[in-house]
Amino acid sequence: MAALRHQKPFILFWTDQSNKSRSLVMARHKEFDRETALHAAIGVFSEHGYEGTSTEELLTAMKISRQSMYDTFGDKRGLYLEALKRYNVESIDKIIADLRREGRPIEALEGALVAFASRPAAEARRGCLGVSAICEFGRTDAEVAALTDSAGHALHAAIESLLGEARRTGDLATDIDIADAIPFLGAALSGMKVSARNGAPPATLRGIARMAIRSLR
Amino acid sequence: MAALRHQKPFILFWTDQSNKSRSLVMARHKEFDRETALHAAIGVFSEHGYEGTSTEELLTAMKISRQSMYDTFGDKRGLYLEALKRYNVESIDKIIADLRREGRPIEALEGALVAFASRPAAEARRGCLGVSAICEFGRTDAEVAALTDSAGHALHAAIESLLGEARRTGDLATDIDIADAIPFLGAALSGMKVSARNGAPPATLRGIARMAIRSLR
DNA sequence: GTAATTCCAGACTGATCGATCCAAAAAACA
DNA sequence: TGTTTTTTGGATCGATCAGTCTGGAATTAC
Repeated sequence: MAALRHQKPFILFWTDQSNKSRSLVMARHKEFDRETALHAAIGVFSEHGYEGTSTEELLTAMKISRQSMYDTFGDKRGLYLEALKRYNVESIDKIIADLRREGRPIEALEGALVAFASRPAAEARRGCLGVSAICEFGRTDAEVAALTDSAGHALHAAIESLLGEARRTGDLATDIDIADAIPFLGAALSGMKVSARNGAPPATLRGIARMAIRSLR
Repeated sequence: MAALRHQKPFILFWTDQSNKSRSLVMARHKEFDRETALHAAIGVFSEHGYEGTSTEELLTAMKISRQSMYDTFGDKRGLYLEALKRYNVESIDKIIADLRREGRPIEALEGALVAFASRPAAEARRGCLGVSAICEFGRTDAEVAALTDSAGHALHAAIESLLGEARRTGDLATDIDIADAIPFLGAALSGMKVSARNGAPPATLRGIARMAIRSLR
């Protein structure tokens, strides 16, 4: 079923920590798709949070055995951290890609937010694992906080670049402090995610996106 | 320690469901303060979510015995629902009270958001139990969703009233659809709560609040 | 004093938790 | 074929979970 994939060196070294022999002459390949399994885990964690998810649920969704999960991801927490990291990276990459679509910076920002608002309802309802992690752990878990910060910095840098360009082209209102606008846009995105999780339809989310962009003009 | 309180009729009837006799002639009064215990539970649930909170943690924070908790709130879920309801009511009441402070509607909105942003960092860091409930349960739990909706409707009604007034006085930009502005302000509030939970200082939150209000002018 | 009720501390239960271990089948490659 | 590794399924572990129960002290009204 799952495509056959060769192990990356990183994985081999990791596995070698628990296995003594390093003779890689003959062995069975990893059969399940690590990416697919990880995305299944992202789905379950997004729906029920870390504490609300049991390993049984994870194994069922990931369609792998107990042993495979522990061999591949270490433990439940290791799986969660990797799922959160992957989710954050993909989520931010998608938004940054949308930000580079349009020519004019403000239009690009609006386009990216509107595109986010227009996601299929089923996907939006599942919620954002990044926001879920913030709400569940706050700043108390150092590793989770580091992942959150890493994603936040990447997003803020992309927005800052665009706002700087908007300032140069005169598209950004002169009385706006970019240092205020950056966290505002981040908060707007978080607010949209919470609203989506609470059942707001795409049309409502698009309205939120347009109102947020309005404050830049 | 805790002030002595007389039981409300509601509590008596509830207790009577489990106890056969209804002779209320002689009995010991409830000793601990129900409100205080509930607020302690709100604090713990806010910090760790529903699934991440154990009954032991709750009892320690509430400073009551196991039996008292089960007698008074039924079970963990009952306690959670009551804590969430209380939190939502008090949270919305506080904001609505702030909304009635200023004379001009837009200034009132800004004042309420800035006041919310200026809460003590310790309180803001603890997070919002309402947002936590949305993230943890989404729309899957009917009773939780009902409590969330109830609070949302009250907030939206208050904002709608103020925006309508702003429209009449000409303080609201004419090209703004109030139906868009209401969920936007709600999302802005949610976004501020997530940002606060993630460690954003009051100054940053105030910047977000001002940017949000900017879009109304 | 007596009955009724609340309080606390702690024992206890059955279920579920995350995690480990084992055995056997399957697959890869020499 | 033989060796090595992955895979699965299930057994099993100790810990913790929510919730119940008991016993005894405290507090109230009669």
